[in-house]
Amino acid sequence: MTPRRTYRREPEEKRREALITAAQELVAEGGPKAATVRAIAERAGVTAGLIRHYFASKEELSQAAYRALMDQMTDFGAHLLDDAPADPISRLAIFVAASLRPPIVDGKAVGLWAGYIHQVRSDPALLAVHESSYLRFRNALQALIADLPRKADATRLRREAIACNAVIDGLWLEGSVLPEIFAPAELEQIGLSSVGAILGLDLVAAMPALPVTPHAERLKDTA
Amino acid sequence: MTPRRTYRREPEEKRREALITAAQELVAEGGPKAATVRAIAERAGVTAGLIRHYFASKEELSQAAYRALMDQMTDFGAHLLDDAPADPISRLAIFVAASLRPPIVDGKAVGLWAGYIHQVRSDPALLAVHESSYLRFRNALQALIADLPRKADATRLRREAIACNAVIDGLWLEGSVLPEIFAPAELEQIGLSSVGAILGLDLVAAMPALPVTPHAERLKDTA
DNA sequence: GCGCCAATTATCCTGTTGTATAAAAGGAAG
DNA sequence: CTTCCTTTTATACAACAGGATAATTGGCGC
Repeated sequence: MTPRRTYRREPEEKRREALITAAQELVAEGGPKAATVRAIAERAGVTAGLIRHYFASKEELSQAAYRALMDQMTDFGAHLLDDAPADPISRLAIFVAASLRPPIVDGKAVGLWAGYIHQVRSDPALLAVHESSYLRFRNALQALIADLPRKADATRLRREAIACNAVIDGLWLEGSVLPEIFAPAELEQIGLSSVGAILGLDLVAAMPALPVTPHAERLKDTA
Repeated sequence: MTPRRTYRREPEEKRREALITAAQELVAEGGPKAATVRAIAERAGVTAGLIRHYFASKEELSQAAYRALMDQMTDFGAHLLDDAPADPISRLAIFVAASLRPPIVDGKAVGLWAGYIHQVRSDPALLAVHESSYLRFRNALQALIADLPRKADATRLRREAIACNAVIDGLWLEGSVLPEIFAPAELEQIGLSSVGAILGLDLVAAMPALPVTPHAERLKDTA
């Protein structure tokens, strides 16, 4: 008669977080199909049945994990500028550069993102999460652009934000998937000069030395 | 005694193509997990066992399907300019605009791409395919940029190609996933003006009316 | 028309998946 | 220390996955 496994009761929030983190890690490491209920449970230090006690289905856990990922990414950008108030141009430069270096540009991060992105098209709930995250990031960018010392009407502002967002997205994607074909700091340089060119100003010159912020360290732990 | 299903023998190449197409369709429609060996076989009009007669494993079929997708995409861009010789600026504008409208910008196409991209990180064979496809597209872009009537050294050329490629990638991705939040033709406009800004010339003005090419129709059928 | 080999089908197999349900035990309240 | 509620474990199950093997049959060479 094998003895029954001992365990500790944990608060609901802690268990949910542990399960979400475990799911994210597994997807990042081995893709969506590596994140089985049993593997997730083992990683989180519980047994498989518990997942269904906190989430109505595995799909619901996946949605929560994707939502958490997108929140982490956008929160990173949002809080980045709290510590570093400066002139509008420098703020924009910091924002762009930070989006193009670790821990944002990172193989595991893009792997995690890729593990969920294919579901976005077929799952309306995930599509809504994706859309709101995309718009949140883009609006943050647009706010930074609007603060620049220039005149620009709403339409132009919107288009510039879409364009700058696209540059960052594209560089993030390829830089994360194919890190070895880019020189160190090359992505940041290209991002700064491109965004600068689109907006008609010199961001490279405006870029100050970026210290490692507490937020960067924090995100690094989870991602 | 149910009678055995009748069948026709087909040349190897035809069967491989049918299986690859079936796999692509299923991934585009319902994600990777919808593309089971049985579903693929049914879509292709054969029974499941035949897959293993043409591919050593299902994974090998997936690799072939991804390779075919990337080839279709890059071939599209490569042959696009065959029919439309013009001045260098117009050629670049046509290339950029065509990359930002259907059938390239398309929900199913991005769904198919997303269905495979997560495997790129964990599968070296797929990573190699991704890298070569990425470089092929970027080099095509760089060649168009090099033909422009300006002076630019190799480093600048490389960086400009990376940047323009990133803009197109980013716009393609978000435009395909979230088509409803962009106005018709807005992506093309933003793409042209952004690439123009990065390169320091006016692509919007240089953009001629783009006729529907035979290649576009051809790709539309498969994708 | 005949034979033969490869293409194709049909069946079986073993593992794994998500989920449902019942039994056990942690731990706060009294 | 006992009670009791809810977290947590344990087990079972039906569905389905990819893969292996054996039995058929299509159609080309002769």
